[in-house]
Amino acid sequence: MNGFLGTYYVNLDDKGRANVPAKFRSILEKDNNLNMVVCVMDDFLIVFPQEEWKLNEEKMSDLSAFDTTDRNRLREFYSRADECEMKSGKVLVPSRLRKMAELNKEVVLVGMSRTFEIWSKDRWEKANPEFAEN
Amino acid sequence: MNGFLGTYYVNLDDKGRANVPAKFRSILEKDNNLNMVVCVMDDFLIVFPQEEWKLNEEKMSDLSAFDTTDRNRLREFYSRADECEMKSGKVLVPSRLRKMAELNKEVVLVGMSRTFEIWSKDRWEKANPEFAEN
DNA sequence: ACTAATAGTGTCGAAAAGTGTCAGATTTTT
DNA sequence: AAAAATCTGACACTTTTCGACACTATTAGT
Repeated sequence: MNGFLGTYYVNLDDKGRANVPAKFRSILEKDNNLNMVVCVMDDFLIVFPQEEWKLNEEKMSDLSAFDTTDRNRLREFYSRADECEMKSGKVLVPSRLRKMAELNKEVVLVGMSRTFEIWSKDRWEKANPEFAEN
Repeated sequence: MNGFLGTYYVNLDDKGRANVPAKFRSILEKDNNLNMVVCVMDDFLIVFPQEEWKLNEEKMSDLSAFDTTDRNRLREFYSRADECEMKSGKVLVPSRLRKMAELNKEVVLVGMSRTFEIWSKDRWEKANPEFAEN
């Protein structure tokens, strides 16, 4: 309907999986594709549903593989990305990315319409004090 | 019609739902769309009927998800929003937004023509003493 | 190749959050 | 004043979330 919206506090389980909130889940299920690409961005992770990733990739395709600057941007993008899949209503955040984004137990999922982000709770609340609970 | 007008004092029920006053309800029903997007704004919530939300979203459409500044603005917008729907004449205010706007039992609905707002009674009367009862 | 350690997956039950309904109270209309 | 419409609050029910446990797969070391 409106894409990914809102802010959800969730705890990773003992294996680093996040429960996907029902509203997010239904968006992924509607597309009939539970695959995603996760990418480190600054301090947090961006999760692209498969389709959205494809669109982005197309946009990148006009960058030249022979231009150093372009190539650096492409590398920056691809090297920080990884695939993952929603299984049993959960996503396992790839451990390398989990470390890069400093995700511990408490994380925050933030809807961004076509994508959503995963933040460590600490970083999120530092950047957005008005969300801090009590 | 004239859109959402006036001020209504209502109590949330045990699950955080507000009864939608008949006049507001008939506006939503006339559009044949009971979906809304609620968004935290400063101290209160803004409720956008679906159509109205779409218009707002279009205004953001020239922002780039790959520019940090733009992305921050988009995040500010989307992270504070959440969908909700009028069901059985009531709206369930999403719990995180309820907390952020400090809604307890007593709330005030304020018509704003194309949208309406939800205030905690306390904050409303502090900001608008002339409405205080007695 | 075998074993131990680590990483990933499925499932389940209790608790919390969300939903439908309805009878009585209140307000508005006729 | 009676009838109609609306509002209220609670109850029972459904869905979702949470977190742990046990199981499978993969990796690494000997």
